[in-house]
Amino acid sequence: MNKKTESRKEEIVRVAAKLFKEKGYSAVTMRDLAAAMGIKAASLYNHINSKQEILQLIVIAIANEFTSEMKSIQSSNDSCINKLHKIIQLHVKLSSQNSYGMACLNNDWMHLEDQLDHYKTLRTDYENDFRKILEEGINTGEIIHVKPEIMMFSILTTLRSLYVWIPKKDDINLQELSNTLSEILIKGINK
Amino acid sequence: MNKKTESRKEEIVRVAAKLFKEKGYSAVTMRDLAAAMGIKAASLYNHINSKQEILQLIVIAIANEFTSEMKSIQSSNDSCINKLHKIIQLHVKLSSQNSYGMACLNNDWMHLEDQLDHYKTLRTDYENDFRKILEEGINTGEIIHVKPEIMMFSILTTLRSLYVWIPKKDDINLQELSNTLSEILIKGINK
DNA sequence: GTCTATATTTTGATAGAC
DNA sequence: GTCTATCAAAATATAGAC
Repeated sequence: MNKKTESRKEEIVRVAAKLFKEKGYSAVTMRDLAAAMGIKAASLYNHINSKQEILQLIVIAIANEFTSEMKSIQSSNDSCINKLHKIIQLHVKLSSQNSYGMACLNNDWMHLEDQLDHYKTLRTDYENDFRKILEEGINTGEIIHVKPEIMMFSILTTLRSLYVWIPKKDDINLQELSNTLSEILIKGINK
Repeated sequence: MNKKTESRKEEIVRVAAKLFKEKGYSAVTMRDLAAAMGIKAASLYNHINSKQEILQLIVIAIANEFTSEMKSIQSSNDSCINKLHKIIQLHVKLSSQNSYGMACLNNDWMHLEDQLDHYKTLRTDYENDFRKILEEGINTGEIIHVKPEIMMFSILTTLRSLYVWIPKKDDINLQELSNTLSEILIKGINK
């Protein structure tokens, strides 16, 4: 969204995500957030109902994006290896678009209250879809036969940590990063 | 250390690490910790000086272990690939020995106060040593020629996230886990 | 839409009895 | 070594003026 059309509420959520990434949800106070916005804490409540609402807006929006895109990848006719390439591209895209939000998703989801169960469901579904792609690749012979659980863990934790690393390297072309990651994660590093 | 010889202070640190893993340092109160110990919050202060001291004891101890072991690996005569195998084993070992502490190290280091700079130095040194091993492997032709930074990121984030995953899978033989991880991280998953 | 003022709860930490 | 009682600071959130 264009910054000129960004609402005050959206601005609060964006600034909050940045602070949450640096110190974590619990360690950021409404006064910290207000100071970063250049207003007083009480003024925040004219736009949002609670600190908890901010966290929900950040986390659930991204989780829904992952869910939606995974369903699209899953229903395509690509080979398993190509589905994995697409998943890698998805994580690179969302991590570069919103590295602050990705940090919240990864580190602060457990501080969700009402939406905690909903988030857990989305996350488990995503992992199940990922695992199914690996299992199918093993069955068709595209992928080596090691425990899909360990393979998924290895790949997914790398992708989930991209937010730590992408903002430091914004000079790198994102397509190149996706390609290099695909090479490392899928082909390995052994010569 | 044997539980029978575990001091009350060590017990507090151990229980705190478990709570910190679940909710993060900032979200755990001294009252939470006291309740988990079966005593009142005020009683904790007979054994420790502050909440901050607990965090320091958890994080710095593990960081020192990583530093010490990395120096040992670095000074060995192993090939670069074998040095990587040893690093993987090191992370599996420390993550299985103390998954709660590893979670703190990864998620709560930024809440260190006096020891923050010291921790950052240890972490940067570790990453530099790791990168040097990869660069040497590229030079000698043992390892494919991709940016060592991306390769290190990919491997290290997987290893740093082991704590999430190991306690769920304690039925898995740790040597087998090290071997499978080595296979995935070094040889890749492509057939 | 932001402010001041304030209510209410929670926090880390201390003092002193037992 | 643990307790009760308590402090001082900091937290989320609300009310009402401008």
